[in-house]
Amino acid sequence: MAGKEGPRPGGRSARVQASVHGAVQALMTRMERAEVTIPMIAAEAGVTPSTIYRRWGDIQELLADVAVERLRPDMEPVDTGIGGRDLLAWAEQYAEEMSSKPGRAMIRDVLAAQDGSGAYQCCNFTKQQIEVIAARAEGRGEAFPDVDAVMDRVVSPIMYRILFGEVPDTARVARLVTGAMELVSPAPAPV
Amino acid sequence: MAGKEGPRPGGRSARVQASVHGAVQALMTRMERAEVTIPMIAAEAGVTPSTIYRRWGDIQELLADVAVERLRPDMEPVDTGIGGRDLLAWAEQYAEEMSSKPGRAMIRDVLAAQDGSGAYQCCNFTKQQIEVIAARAEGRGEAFPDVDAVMDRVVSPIMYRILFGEVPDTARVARLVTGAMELVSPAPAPV
DNA sequence: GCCACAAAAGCAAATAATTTGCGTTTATGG
DNA sequence: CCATAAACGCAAATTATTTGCTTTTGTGGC
Repeated sequence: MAGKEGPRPGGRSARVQASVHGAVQALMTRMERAEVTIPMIAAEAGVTPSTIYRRWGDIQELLADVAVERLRPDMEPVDTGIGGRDLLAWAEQYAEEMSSKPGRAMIRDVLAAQDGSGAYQCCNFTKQQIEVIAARAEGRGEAFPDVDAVMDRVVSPIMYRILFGEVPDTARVARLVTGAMELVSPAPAPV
Repeated sequence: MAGKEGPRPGGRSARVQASVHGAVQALMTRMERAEVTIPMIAAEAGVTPSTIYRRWGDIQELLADVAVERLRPDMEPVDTGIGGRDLLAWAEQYAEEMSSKPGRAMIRDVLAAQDGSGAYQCCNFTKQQIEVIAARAEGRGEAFPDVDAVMDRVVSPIMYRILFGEVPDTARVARLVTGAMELVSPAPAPV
């Protein structure tokens, strides 16, 4: 009954979307976030402002849309041969990218949008990356913590610090990863 | 030489600040966040828009300013007699308040401001609450985890889920608190 | 208490952004 | 190739933001 909700006549053009996204990225490198206006983006993209207003509503939604695209992972986590090492390498890169100036700006843009679906998507990007690492580890017969546990023990603390406090350094990230891995590996006696 | 930087002649009036804050809070209960404009706030507060523009710059900064004030804890964590129970009670209330609609709106407002000092302040509010619980526990001779550990193991996962995914339920919060307390109490053998 | 002064606030004109109605273009299914 | 519905462009109307200037207000010195 349902059938796929195929694009109906006059569907939105991908060209406008692409040029507007490109314009946003170009402008964001040249000026402060607060300086960028929709008329500016429209001029850079070669469209009229009303097109952007009608399609995205306001600049927050547009910036969030662009940020989600840029936060989408473009490659699989590197394979070091050991799950724990994969996770450490991934976490270090994640922390570095997300605490960079553009990284933090993108996160802020995603969270600032009233539509919370962007944040949810970003969370899923992260989960999927961890799932890849977990699946590889299990394929090798290694023990690997639950994805939820990794989110709680590694991802959350990194993100919290980036958003609310000082950016986490390498040593702290390593400690978080070690702590998560100890959930499944023999915990060394602390004495 | 330095001396205290006492307010100089013509210093900013606290009355305007108070009426503008009040106007923001009043309007936020009556309408959607995206509907609230500076001219509206100015009218409600009985000041001119230019006063708000000059003092706060844009609506993001104003909303962040108001949100930080509202996120400031107004009382000490309840004292149940046991540190672990104090932490659980506090965490449950924190999770509930922060995942409520107004709570999430306030967090978003704080994070959306370009001035990151609001987020830093909110983090410190949380730390201070936990420090109170920790100090009480130590005063009783109980073992209690480091504040940083509580931030990583309890606060961060709660906040991450509120911001990026589904809100944490009571059971999850309890599990997080138990996990943090096990850092200092005899961990039960998992068999 | 009064004066001088500097920071805020009010006012209003100028500028810029946002909304909206309407005609035109464009992509899709038949 | 035609019919159609969704986007888009354009331009006028509305609304928000900026800014120069004046007036008010809070503070320290006398």
